[in-house]
Amino acid sequence: MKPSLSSKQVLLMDTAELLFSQKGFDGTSVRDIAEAAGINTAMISYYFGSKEKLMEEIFERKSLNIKEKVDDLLKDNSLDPLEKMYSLVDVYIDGILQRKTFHRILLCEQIINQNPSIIQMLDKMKTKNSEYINDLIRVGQKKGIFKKNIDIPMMTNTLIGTVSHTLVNLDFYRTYHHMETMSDEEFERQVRKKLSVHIKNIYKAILTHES
Amino acid sequence: MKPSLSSKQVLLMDTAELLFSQKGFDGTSVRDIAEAAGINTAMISYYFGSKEKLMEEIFERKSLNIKEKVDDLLKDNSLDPLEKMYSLVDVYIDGILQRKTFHRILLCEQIINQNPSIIQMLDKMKTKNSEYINDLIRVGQKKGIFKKNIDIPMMTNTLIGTVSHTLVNLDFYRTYHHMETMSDEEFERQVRKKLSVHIKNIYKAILTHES
Amino acid sequence: MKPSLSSKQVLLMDTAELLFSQKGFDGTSVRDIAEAAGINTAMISYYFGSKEKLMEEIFERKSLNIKEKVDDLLKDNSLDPLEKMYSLVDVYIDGILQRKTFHRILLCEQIINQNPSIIQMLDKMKTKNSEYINDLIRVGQKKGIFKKNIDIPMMTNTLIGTVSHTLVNLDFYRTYHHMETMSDEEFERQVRKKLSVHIKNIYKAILTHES
Amino acid sequence: MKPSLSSKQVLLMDTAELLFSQKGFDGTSVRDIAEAAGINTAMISYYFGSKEKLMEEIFERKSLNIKEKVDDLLKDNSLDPLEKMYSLVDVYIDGILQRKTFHRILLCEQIINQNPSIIQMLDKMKTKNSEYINDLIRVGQKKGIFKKNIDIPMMTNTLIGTVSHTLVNLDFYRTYHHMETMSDEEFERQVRKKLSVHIKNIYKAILTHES
DNA sequence: GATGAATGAGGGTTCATTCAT
DNA sequence: GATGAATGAACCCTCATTCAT
Repeated sequence: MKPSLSSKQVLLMDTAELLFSQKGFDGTSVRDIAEAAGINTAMISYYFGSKEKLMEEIFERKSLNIKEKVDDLLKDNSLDPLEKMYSLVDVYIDGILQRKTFHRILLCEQIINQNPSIIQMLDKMKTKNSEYINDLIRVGQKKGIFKKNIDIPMMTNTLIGTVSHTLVNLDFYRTYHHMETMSDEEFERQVRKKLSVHIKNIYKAILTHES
Repeated sequence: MKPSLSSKQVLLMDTAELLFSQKGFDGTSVRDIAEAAGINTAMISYYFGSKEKLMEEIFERKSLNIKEKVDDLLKDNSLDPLEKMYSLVDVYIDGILQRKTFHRILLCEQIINQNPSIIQMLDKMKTKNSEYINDLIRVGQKKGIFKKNIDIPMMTNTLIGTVSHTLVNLDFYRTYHHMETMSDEEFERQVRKKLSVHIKNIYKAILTHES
Repeated sequence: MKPSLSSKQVLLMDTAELLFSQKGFDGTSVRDIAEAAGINTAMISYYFGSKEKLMEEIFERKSLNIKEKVDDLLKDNSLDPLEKMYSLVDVYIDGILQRKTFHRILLCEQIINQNPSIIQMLDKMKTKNSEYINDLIRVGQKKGIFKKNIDIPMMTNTLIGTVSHTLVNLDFYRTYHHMETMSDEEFERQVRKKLSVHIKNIYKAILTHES
Repeated sequence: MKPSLSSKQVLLMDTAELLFSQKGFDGTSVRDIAEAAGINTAMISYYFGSKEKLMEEIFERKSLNIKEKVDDLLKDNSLDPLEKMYSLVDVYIDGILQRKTFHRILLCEQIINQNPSIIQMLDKMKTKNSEYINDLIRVGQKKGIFKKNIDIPMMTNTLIGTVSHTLVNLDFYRTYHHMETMSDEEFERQVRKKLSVHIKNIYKAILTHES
């Protein structure tokens, strides 16, 4: 069991998360973080051991684990397989949009991070989440509702890729649709809805025999 | 007209592109680049002015401009609107996969880069490419083949997002499908095909009234 | 109120002052200074922010302010105007000779320095000191002891110029007058006396109606 | 006999002289000079051997040699000793004001320059010029017109020091006397006249028994 | 004779981290 | 437990000069 974090540690992690998401890991100095948090620079090494370990801590805290959700869905008899997939789509959309800041870090660090413990953490997460989705899809296939030969990673790529690319280009999306005057909250709600409908349509088209 | 690049300049740009894609811009030092290229460190400033300008040069060289392709498609009478969109999908897939290294840089720098001239370059590209796609879709709408109310940026997000996320998780995809023994070329050909079919299916489902 | 300087800061400033006076600002590297002081190179940026700011600090510390002295002289009823000017001459001579090292820097940087905050500092000093001398001279003029139409900046140019040029050519002066065997202290005392008598004679001739 | 200089060499020397006088020797890069002159950077090493040798060349070209003038004065029977000294004063004032740019360099390099050949050049010049002045003064002393015990270097210090300090503070002098609207030429003419009268007064007071 | 390309050395500064307190 | 001072390493860049042409 992890020891609980002090308020200064949480503040440092929140500050670091924001700065990492804006300037990248290498583009953010521990001084930047400490100054923005109003905390002594030495505290980062002191609390977390190193800048790298601070990043690991952030990853551990924010990793999206869908296990519980999928377990619930598998047991739930009130939903048909497609509805279960829809529910999973929303879990991902919400999970990413609620972790906007962290997800931006994730998108970069997936590519450039050399930290072995983060690489491993991400690999494990990908594998597990694929398995869970696999479980969910197989049920639909057994019931004859879903097609055979579903390329699960490709489904996931479309789901996460679409949400990620939307997230990265949020400003462009807002400008394109002339939603600049809208409140941030309202804008985000609409994007969330748009994404949900859009991806569910895609999933329906790909998973089912409908057409 | 740009002056043509010397072989050393090209070598530096290629080396820098690779290292930036692996370690990020801030994670790559000019010494790293120069050493990997076997060229004196000072040459980077000498040739490009600065590390930042080197990055800009890489961006300018590798920016994907779809204008010509779209122009050709608009004039082409032998293809129906959906086939034209299919062709555009392949342009994007090929463009990204052929620029794998650069596209990894793009994915990161879109998020963390502060360089104004790169930000501007990307913004202009996004706007233009959206316009071109818009032109293509409107033709299909006028002909009654495409639905009204297509969210073009969302379509693009799915196209680019899916390809990007696939690219970033190529290794995972290979392992998942047990394609490790396959040659790199063959694997890439298959991924390319998979992506093409997958996204075209999506585009068909979203754009047309079929179902 | 300025925070008091640590011993290392003082050591760095003293070392820098000496090296700047010998090799100029641009001819002295921060590594030179740090090595000569036996202190880590990074400390210069750490303590002063930059090499330039270190220079500014030196200027602030050593700026010659004659305000107090002039105020005292103005109030002093025991001295006639010429004696007051004599006293001011000695203030300048002593001020410069006691700051030999710094004054050599000043002579160069007045010409080549581009640092705006130093330029401003010097301008302010020149203006103020001119005003003080002006006050002193006007009293003598009102009493009819000094001539009208005294060109105050020209008087100052002769005072400071003579002392400066003597300072720069100290070695030549010593050799010329065969004072090489004299102790440094004794030589300086004699130079000081020579300068004092020499300039007072000049001031007397220029200021009064005597001849 | 020196080989005559090509027009490019002269241009480089003039450009270097100006830049050295503004930014100092170490503050001016060969690139600065070459670019300002519109000549290839390599030409400085090519023509002069090095940046240092270029500086030496400038010093040789601009050194003020008063030998001829003093010889003429010694022979001239139409002038009394004081008039001869007056004439010498004007030689110095004109020599310095006509070499304003170079003299600014001289003032700095006298202090910080480490170049042995320049140090030697300056030392020789100082010694010679002192001898010439000495010759001139001894004539006046023999005739009983000048005082005994004249401190010749100190006289020179006042002469050169006053002119130098005036030169360095030209702008301040102009502002102080509200001569900003005057043309540069007219201002310089007035300063020259002021200096001439001022220093001649001083010389008269110091050299003669008048009072 | 003249030059653009190229270089090793060194410039000032910032970095993440450590250590004495 | 917490911190300000301090550090060696590395950062990007510019320097004067050289060399092949």
